Amino acid sequence: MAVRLDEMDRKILAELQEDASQSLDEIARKVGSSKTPVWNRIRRMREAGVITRQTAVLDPEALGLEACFFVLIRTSEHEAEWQKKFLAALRARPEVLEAHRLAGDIDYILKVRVKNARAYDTFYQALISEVRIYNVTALLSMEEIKSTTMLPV
Amino acid sequence: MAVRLDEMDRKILAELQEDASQSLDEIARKVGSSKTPVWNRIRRMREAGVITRQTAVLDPEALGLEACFFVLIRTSEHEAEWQKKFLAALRARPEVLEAHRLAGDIDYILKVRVKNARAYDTFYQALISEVRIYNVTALLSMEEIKSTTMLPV
DNA sequence: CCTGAAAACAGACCCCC
DNA sequence: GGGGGTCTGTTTTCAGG
Repeated sequence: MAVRLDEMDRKILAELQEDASQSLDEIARKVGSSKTPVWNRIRRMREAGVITRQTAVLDPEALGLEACFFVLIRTSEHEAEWQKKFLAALRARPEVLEAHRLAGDIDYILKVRVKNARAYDTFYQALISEVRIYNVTALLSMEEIKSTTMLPV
Repeated sequence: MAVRLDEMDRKILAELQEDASQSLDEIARKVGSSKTPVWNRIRRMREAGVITRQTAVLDPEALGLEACFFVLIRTSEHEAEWQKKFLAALRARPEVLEAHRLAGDIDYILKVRVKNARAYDTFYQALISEVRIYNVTALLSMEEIKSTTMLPV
C-alpha cells in the first residue's frame, strides 16, 4: 500500500487537501510546475489510492449537529459473531463518524455527532439494545479546539 | 448559525459529501432538479457557511501514517494563560487531527495520526515539554472500523 | 518527463417562465 | 424559485520535443 511520493507529489497533495476546487493552473503555479505534469501526478495518485475521493466539508453546527461525544466501550464478549454484529451496527449508523478497535482495557472508541444530549441517549439506547456491551463511558465535547481532515504530507 | 434547509438542500449536501467532483448536471439529475436551481442552492449554502470547503480525502495508510492514537488528558492547570498555550500547541501540530475540551474528569481528548509508535512518542515528549500536563492515557487504535467525513444530513 | 495546442466539458450568469 | 441557453474557463487528451 505504500507508494513512493516525491516533494512535488506532496506539495500537490497539500494543495488538494487545502482546497480541492482550485484549477490545475492554479495548483501548477503554486507548486512551480505546469498543468499536464500536475494532472498526470494527480491521476497516478488517484489510481494508487493515495487520493481516495473528493468531498464537500460541512459545518456540523450549521446543520444543527451541536453535540459531539466520544464513547469508550468495554465489552465482555470477544467472539467473532458478536464482533461482526457490533461492527455492522456501527457502520450502519450515520451518527457514528469514527469507530476504532483499541489495544488495552478499553475495547472500542466511537466519535458520535448528534443534535443534542437527548439524541445521543436515543442512539445509546438503540445500540445497547442491539448488542451486549459491558461498560460504556461517554465523554461530552464542550469545545472543538481543532478538527481537520488534512493529513500531514 | 442554524440555517433552514429543505429536502432538496439535504439531498444536494448528501451528493456533495459523497462525491464533490460530480458535475452540476449529474447532481441535478440525481436529486430531480436542474442545473441552475442546484447551483443557486449550493451557492447559498456556501455563503451561509453550511458548506465550508472542498477537499481531497487521502488514505493515511498509503501515506505511511499507520498509527492512530486517541489521547486522554487530565491537567491540574485551569488558568487562561496555560489553556491558551496548550491550544496553540495543539493547533500548530499537524499530527493532531482532532482536539476537544471535554466535560467531566478527563479534560481533553486528541486524535493523533503518526507513522508509528516511535513517532507518537516523539510527539508526546514534545507536547509535555511544552505545556504542563497532569495525566495522559494513550489509546492505540488496532483497527479503523469506520472513519467518515460524511455528516448525516 | 515536459510543453503546447486542441477538443470536450462544466461552471457561472443571463433572461424568460 | 425553476428551466434553458450561452459564454467563458477548465479538464482531459494527444502530438511532438
